[in-house]
Amino acid sequence: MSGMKQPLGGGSRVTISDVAAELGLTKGTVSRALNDYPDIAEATRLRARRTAERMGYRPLGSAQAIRTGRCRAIGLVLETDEHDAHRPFLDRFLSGLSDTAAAQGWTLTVATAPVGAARETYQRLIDERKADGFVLPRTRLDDPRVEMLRSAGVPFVLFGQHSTPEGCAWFDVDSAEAMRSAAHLLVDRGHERIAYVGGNSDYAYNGQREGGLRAGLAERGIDLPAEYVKDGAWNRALGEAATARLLDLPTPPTAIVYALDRAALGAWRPAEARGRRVGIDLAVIGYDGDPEGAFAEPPLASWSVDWGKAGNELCDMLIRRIRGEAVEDLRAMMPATFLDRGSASVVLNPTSA
Amino acid sequence: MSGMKQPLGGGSRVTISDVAAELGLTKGTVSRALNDYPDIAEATRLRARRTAERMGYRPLGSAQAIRTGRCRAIGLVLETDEHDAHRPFLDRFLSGLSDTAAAQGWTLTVATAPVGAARETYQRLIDERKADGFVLPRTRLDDPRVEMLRSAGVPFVLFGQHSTPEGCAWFDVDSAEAMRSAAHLLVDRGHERIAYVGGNSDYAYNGQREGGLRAGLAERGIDLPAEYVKDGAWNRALGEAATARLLDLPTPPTAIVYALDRAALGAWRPAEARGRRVGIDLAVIGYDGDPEGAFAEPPLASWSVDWGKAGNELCDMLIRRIRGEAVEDLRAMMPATFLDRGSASVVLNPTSA
DNA sequence: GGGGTTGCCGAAACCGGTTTCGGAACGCAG
DNA sequence: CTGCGTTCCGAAACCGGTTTCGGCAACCCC
Repeated sequence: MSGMKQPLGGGSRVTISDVAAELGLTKGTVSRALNDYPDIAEATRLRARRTAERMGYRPLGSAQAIRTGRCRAIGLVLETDEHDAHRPFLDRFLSGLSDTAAAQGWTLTVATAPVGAARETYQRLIDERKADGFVLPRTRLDDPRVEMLRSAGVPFVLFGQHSTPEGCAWFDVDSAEAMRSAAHLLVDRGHERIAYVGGNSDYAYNGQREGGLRAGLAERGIDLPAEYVKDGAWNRALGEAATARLLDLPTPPTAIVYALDRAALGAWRPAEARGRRVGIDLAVIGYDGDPEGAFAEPPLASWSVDWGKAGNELCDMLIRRIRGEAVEDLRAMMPATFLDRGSASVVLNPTSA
Repeated sequence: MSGMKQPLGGGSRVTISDVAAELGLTKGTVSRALNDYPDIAEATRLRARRTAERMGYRPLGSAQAIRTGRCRAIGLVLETDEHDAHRPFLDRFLSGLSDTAAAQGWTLTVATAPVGAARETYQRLIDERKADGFVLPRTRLDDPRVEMLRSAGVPFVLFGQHSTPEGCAWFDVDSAEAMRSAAHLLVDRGHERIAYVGGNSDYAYNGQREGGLRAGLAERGIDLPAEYVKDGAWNRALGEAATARLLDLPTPPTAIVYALDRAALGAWRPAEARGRRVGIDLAVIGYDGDPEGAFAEPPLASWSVDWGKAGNELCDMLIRRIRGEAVEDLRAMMPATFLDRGSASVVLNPTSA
């Protein structure tokens, strides 16, 4: 009897006592059975599990939280203000986090805060036990959140890297390797004058991407001179300015690699204004896989990051961290995928140098 | 003594018993004092409130939830798959929801689900009491979520309108009024041949925008013939196709109004391919205020929606709904703001007709 | 056959709050 | 002084789980 599942919202839920009564056991025993305690007979465990399933029993998160101290929720605090940020991928990222969380019976608590005042938001979430740990998106090299959470003993996982990663679990996309490949690819297509336009140097990715490009060029015997490096271009307007300065050099580059698609999309206008054509006599490679790049003419070559998978991994790592795994075992890199589109298909013959 | 605030995560939290001990009262009394029960002396109430504040007491959400049945969290289930959707504005929307929630001591629980299988996700969130109610983003005219939650007696607020709004609280942007204004504006600039490219007719906005445009034109004595109406253009590629068909008509329009910026951005290519120039001899107006529109050449005129404010309002309405206010009092419209940019500044002289 | 394990479960405390109930202290009219 | 109604707080139950502790029964070994 009472075998029906609950009709979504309706009155009385199925509690653990109901299950216990149905089984003729006490709720303590049922609890231990469902939580795989070793002092429960295998037969009883199975019987309890099946009956709970049949009755549609779902433990009340808040009730277990009060005793266990865990609410089985991961926290994500998004910093506002930086309206240049993760916007186009946020939904994928959230899906990745949420799906992996759901698969393990966890949920996702999201909050937002102005860039400076994130501390109070974390504090509140922790005090009220709305989250057992946090994913820190867009970690900066010098990020106050890290010290804050580290000293508080709250579990967290970084997305991106920090200047002092001791005691931190982190996940990152290997953009250095991506840039290294980009360098090889351009050189193999005949380029020798290759420039780099960086993004915000508060973030580790900036140095990684420049370093990766430089390393890849060096492996092919090509130098990256200082005048070929522009920095701080983290939106289209700044990308246009940086591109203009590069193209106005006495010996302008034949290829430009950008740390960000948003900046790379700023290549078209200054190029056209100077009689250069992207994809014909100016190679452009971006990074991020921004969907907008597909609509450029020619389409923007870029490195696409699987934000959903990143969310999956980060969530998984965070839950493992919360369960006590050592941070040293919780560090991983994910490769980016090259989108070899028109803007990069400029092949120079050896004599054009 | 013990006047220090808790250092974020550290060991023992301040519980209500601690506060009670400090005051020489019982925890029941303190609880009633903090929750404004009428049988507590005003002096006691104040004393309790101040001591709690001083000691940094923050009630444990899970603990109150178990007795009150409220976890003070609003739920948001994002449907994946529809990758054409709210992407660029999601962060603003989340900020709006989260900020208003936080201001009232609530939090935001986010989950994702494939379009069809949202039911289980809602079910789980309700069963585990991870949310007291839901904001339904992107409500479709015939939306199974509505019937599901309505029959289950779970509080919710629609963003967008539903075919049968009885018993629903809803919030919407007045896009009909926006389109009406767009019609007036175009007619006042000399246009008489004005076309409309709609989006996904599963949503109420589609009919509202077409209806608004039609009404605005009618008020100026202008008809919207059937061949000037294309539908189902909810991304750039589809926008390009619809534009091409309109421009290939024997008597092509001089202005096109799009239900969505994403489609409107598809006007440029087919126009240029036919010797027409947006902003010169073809007026284009979109809707959404997509940031990408600012980078078009000329920039795309559009209607911008304040997603942050929408989030604020929706959260506020939902909390009031959860607290028991009648749905009839929880319905509101918000105007959109016109971004009068280059693509709409086509002024025709009367003789050109 | 007695004593010590071992396996398995019941009983009850506990977590941190909320809510009900009852009664002490006080004021006031008769 | 008595009787009655308020005001205000203490005591304890309660919410739905988890966890500790103790004990009964069966088994094992000598």
